[in-house]
Amino acid sequence: MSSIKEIAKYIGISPASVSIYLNNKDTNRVSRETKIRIDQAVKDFNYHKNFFAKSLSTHESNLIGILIPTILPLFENDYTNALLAGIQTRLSYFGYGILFFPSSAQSSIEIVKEQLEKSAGCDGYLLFSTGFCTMNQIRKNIEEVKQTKRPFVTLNIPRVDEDVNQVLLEDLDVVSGVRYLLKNGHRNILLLLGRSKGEHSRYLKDDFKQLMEQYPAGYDDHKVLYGEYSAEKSYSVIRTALEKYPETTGICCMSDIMAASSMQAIRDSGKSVPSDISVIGRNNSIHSKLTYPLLSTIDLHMREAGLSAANLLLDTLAGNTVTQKILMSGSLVERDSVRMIV
Amino acid sequence: MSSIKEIAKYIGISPASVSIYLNNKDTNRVSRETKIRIDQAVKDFNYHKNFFAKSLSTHESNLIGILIPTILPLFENDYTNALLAGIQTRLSYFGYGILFFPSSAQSSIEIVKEQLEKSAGCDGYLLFSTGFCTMNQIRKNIEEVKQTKRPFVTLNIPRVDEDVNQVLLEDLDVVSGVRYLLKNGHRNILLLLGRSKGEHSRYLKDDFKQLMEQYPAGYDDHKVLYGEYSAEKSYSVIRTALEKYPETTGICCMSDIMAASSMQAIRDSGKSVPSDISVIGRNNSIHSKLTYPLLSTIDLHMREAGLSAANLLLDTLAGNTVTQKILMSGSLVERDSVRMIV
DNA sequence: TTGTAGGCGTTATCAA
DNA sequence: TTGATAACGCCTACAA
Repeated sequence: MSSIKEIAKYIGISPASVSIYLNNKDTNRVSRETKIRIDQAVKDFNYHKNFFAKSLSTHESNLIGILIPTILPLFENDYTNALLAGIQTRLSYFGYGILFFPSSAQSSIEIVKEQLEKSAGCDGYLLFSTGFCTMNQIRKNIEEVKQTKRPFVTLNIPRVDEDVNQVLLEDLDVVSGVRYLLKNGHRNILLLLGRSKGEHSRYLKDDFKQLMEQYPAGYDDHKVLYGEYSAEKSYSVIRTALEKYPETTGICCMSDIMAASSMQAIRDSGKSVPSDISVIGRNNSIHSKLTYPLLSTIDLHMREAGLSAANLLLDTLAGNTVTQKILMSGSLVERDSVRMIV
Repeated sequence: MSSIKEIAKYIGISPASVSIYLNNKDTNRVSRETKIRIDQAVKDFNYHKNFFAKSLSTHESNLIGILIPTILPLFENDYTNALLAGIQTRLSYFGYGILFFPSSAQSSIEIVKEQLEKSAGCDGYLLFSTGFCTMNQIRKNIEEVKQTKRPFVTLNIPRVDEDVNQVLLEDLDVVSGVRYLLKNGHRNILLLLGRSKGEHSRYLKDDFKQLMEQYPAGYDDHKVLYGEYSAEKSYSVIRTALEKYPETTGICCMSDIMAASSMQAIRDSGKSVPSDISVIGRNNSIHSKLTYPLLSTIDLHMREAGLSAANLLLDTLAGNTVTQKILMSGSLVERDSVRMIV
C-alpha cells in the first residue's frame, strides 16, 4: 500500500508538504509546480489516504455509529428503514458515513455495550430502542453511550429527564387511531399491537384502557391483541377475534402491515371493509396505499424523524451545546377504510 | 481518552503486556496477578480500545464497505433491503461491521470512486449495481474496486468474464413471469418494467420481444411500460394502457409494488383480477401477501442472495482464492392473481 | 516554500 | 513473565 512517505520520497520532497497539499488543494504553502508533481505521483502510485491513520491523528472519523439493540436482522422493518433512510440522506449530504456494528450478545444492554466497544472512534452515535427494551435497559444504554463523551441522539426512545438529545415519536399515535374510530361512532374496537412485552406496549394499553373506559361498552383486556408485526400472525389473531367478538366494528392497528392483514382476515370472515368493520393503520407506509380499500392510517413521519435526528447530531457535532427534545407527532391520513357509524 | 499507555503507567508495567493480555485473556505471557490489576485499571479508567490505532497496526478493520452507486436514499428499496438484511445477518454473525459511505457525486463511477476513497481500509467490499448503471460504468467500477487489492463480491451485476466473485441474479425472472402467463394461455400481455434506461431494462425488453414473437399476437414495443418502481406512476401507466389495449389479459410486473398498483388500476378500470386480467409480480415481497387476490409472483430469493454474497466474501477473506459465480434463480410462487385461459 | 520531528494508540519483535 | 523499541500512516508545530 502506497503511503504519503513513498510519494514524498518519489518526488523528492517531504511528507509534510504532500499532506498539506492533499488536505487543502488551495493551500499556498506548496508551490504550483510541486502540486502538479504530487498529483502525478498520486496517480502513478494509485495512492489512497489511509483512513485509520488519518482518524488516529485527527481524532475524527466522519463516521456515525448506529446503535440498535435488536437480535433481529436489520433492514427488515418498515419503521426502522424509514428512519434510517432519513438519517442516511442527511448524514451523507454532510459527508458522514454510517456504521453498523454487530453483536452476538442477547440482552439489549450487552448488545449496545458491544456495539459501542467495536465502533469506538465514531464521531457520534444514534441510539435506537426497540420493542424489546424495558425502560431500565434503555436508561442503562444511555448511560453507556454517555460514557463515550461523544455526542449522540436517541430515537424511538421515551423521554428521559436528563440532558439528552432526543427525537421523540409521540407514543400515543395508536391511541389517536382509536380516538379517530371513537369519533366516527365506533365503540366495539379491537386494538392490534405488536409485541406484548416491552415498555411501549404497556403504555399503549394503558392509554387505550383509559380511553375506552369513558364509554359504556368499556374496556376489555382480551380485546388487546398482539400480531408481532407479522402478516401471518396478525391474520390469524384477527380471524379468531372476529369469531369471538362478532360485535366488533373497528380495528386499530399498530402497523400498516398488520392492518392490511386484518383486512384480509375480515374479508375471509365474510365481512367487508369499511361497511362492516373499519380499520386504521399506522405509519402511512407504502402498504397503506396498496390495499383495497385504501387504508386510513396515522402518518408517523418516520423519515422526517430520521432527518431531524441527523440534524440534531450534526448540530451537536458542530459545537451546539443546547440539549434538544424534538417531538414528532403523527398526523391522520384519511382514506377509505373507516366509515362513520350513525 | 484513556490509552493503553496510561493504564500501563498506572500499574507500573509496560504497554506491551497490557496489550497482550487484552488481546488474549488466556495468555500465559502475563502473570495471574498482573491480569487482575489490568482488569481493575481498565474499569477504573473506563478504558476502551482505540479502533483506529488497532486497525492501523494490524491492517485489519473487521469492516465491510457497501458500495452502492445510487443518488437515491438508501433503505427505501425492497430489493436492496432484502439483500442488505441477508448480508448484515451473515456478516454480523462473523463479527464484521458494515459501512456505508456517502458521495455527493452524480455519476455512478464517481460515486463508487468517492465511496472507495472514504472507506479505504475496509477489509472487503460488496459492490452493488443499480438500474442507473450501464455495462460500461459497471466495468469501470469493478476496475476501481480491484485496484484496492481487497476482496470483493458483486451483487445485482451482470456476469463479467474476469475472475470476479459474483452473486448473479438470473436476469430473466421477469421473463419467466411472462412465460408463466403464456403457459396459462395469455397472449395479450403488458410488461411493466422499472426504468427505461440502463442495461437491465434493455436485456429484459429483448427477451420479452423474442418470446412474444413466437406467437401470432406478436410483439408490440408500446406494450412495454415503465412504472419507475413507484406505486403512483405504475397506477397511471396501467390505467392508460388498459384503455388503449382493452384486449389485455395479462400484466407481468418487475416488482410486487408495481403489480399491486396495477391491480388497483385494473379494479378502478372496472375489471377484475384474475377473471378479466391476470397479474404477476416479482420478488415475493411482503406486498405480494397483502393484496387481494393474493399476488402470484417470482421469488428472487434476495435475502439468500445477500447471505451468499456475504459467505463468498467471508470465504475470500479467509484465504479462499477460487473465484466463484453463484447463480440465484427465481422460483414461481403461484397464488391467486393468474388464471388459466382455456 | 519546504523540511524536521514528535505524536496519535496499538501491536510486534526481540531482548532481558 | 516482562520491558524497550520500532512500526503502522498521517498530521501539525516549528524551524529553516
